[in-house]
Amino acid sequence: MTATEDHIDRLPEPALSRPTSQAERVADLLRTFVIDGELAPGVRLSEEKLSRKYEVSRNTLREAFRLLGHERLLVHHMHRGVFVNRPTSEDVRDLFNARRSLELPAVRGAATSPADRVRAVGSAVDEGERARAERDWWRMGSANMRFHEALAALAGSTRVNEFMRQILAETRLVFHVMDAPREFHDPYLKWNRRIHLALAEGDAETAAAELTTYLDTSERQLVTAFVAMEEGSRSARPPI
Amino acid sequence: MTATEDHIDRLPEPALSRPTSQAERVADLLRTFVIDGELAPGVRLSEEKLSRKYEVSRNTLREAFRLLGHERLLVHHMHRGVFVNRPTSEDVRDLFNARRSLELPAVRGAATSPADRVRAVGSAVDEGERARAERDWWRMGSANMRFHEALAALAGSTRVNEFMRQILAETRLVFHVMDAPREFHDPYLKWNRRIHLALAEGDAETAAAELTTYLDTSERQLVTAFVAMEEGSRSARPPI
DNA sequence: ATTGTTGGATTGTTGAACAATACTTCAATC
DNA sequence: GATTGAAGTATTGTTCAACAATCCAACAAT
Repeated sequence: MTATEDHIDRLPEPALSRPTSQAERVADLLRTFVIDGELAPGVRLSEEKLSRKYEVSRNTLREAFRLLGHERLLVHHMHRGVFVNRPTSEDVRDLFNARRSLELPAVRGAATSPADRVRAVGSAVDEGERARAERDWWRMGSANMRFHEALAALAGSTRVNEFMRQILAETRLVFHVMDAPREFHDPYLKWNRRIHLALAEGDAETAAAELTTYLDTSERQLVTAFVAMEEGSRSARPPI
Repeated sequence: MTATEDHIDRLPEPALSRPTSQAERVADLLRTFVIDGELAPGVRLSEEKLSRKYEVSRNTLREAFRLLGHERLLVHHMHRGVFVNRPTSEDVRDLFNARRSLELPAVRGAATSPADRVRAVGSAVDEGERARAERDWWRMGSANMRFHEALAALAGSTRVNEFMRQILAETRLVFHVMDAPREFHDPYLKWNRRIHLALAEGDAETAAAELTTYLDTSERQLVTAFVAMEEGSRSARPPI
């Protein structure tokens, strides 16, 4: 009796993926579409067409919309429908401010965080370099996201991790508004490597300094490109 | 022509509160109930009863559930329903880690943030002291939350602000699990005052140091109380 | 060119229906 | 006596059809 109980206690934690609802499945699907850019920013998602295509009722589809709306991947306009979020230059600034708030203190406190979390940062860099070698630009971008996710994870809060994932997902939308996945990610790989190196050597301040300039230049680059684009397409595109 | 256009440009931004959907209204209602403790942690929210009580269909109610589930105020169990989230001691730790990540760097960077944001911190303290004078313990708790919200807002990111609001809303649940609104908030008022004073004087490091000890002691106090409670009610309460 | 008006399309919301699942109860078994 | 097994019940998961509310585009009127 007690023997079996002990065995049960030793069993792996409830890592068994719980059965997910239809709404969550559809939300997962749409999320990847949005993040991967298959659904471009600004596109409207018709309830009727999507419910027919994915064979779910309009009601469950709407549940999925609510989930993704809360993640800022979709925006809901009353009586007009849901659209893939199209970030503005103001959003870009806010996103980078949020990243500064999350990533910099996490890096500064890296000395007190477990070694495997620092290793996770390193493996993200490795993955990025592998992707670069294979000229897989999209995977390179994903690895870059993973890198910054790993940086925020140094803080050790699951809630912060989730928030960071959202921030990065929304950042991907920024890259989709202007489409330049390769040119924007390429020069940052070496930077990531340097940041990880400093972290591994326990020099958190250097890592933080590098990260600061990284974020600053990246933001400046994006914002200028964005503002130019916004000027160009003023009233050219429909003002969703 | 151009004259009228100019006038229009000068008009206040679209601060006009958009018409909200039924689902959002219900979500707002339920949110206040959960935060105010009228719906205790662990309570199950019956779709049938709630839809009848608030005169909305089950479908729109479920949309509201999705919204609140994403805010971690409700938890959704497949085929079992939604429950008011009941945080564990592990959640308490995670919440405080998240707050450390958000509040401390915001305070440290207070020198570069606008003066009105620092004033907002001060007015939250004022409000807390007024509430204390009137022995309105609940409002005192709210003011304390506002205080920390204002601290995080020093960072100047709307996304961080919203995240912080969620974190604090969830923290209220922690206070509801054990119910001691007065004793827990009372000693912290003086602390808040000191933190704001240091901020107003431009001494960000002192403010950060005070905040650190504040968070540490608050967390320790809550966690110990929590663990004791969890030990006591092991398998007494149904393991939702 | 601006301002009404109208009709069509889409969303917002409802109510009922049925399927799928979890919980409860109670009998059967070791 | 505790565990297992088998209904039965209650609740959620999901769909569907319907209608109201609203937006939008096209056209008419000024």
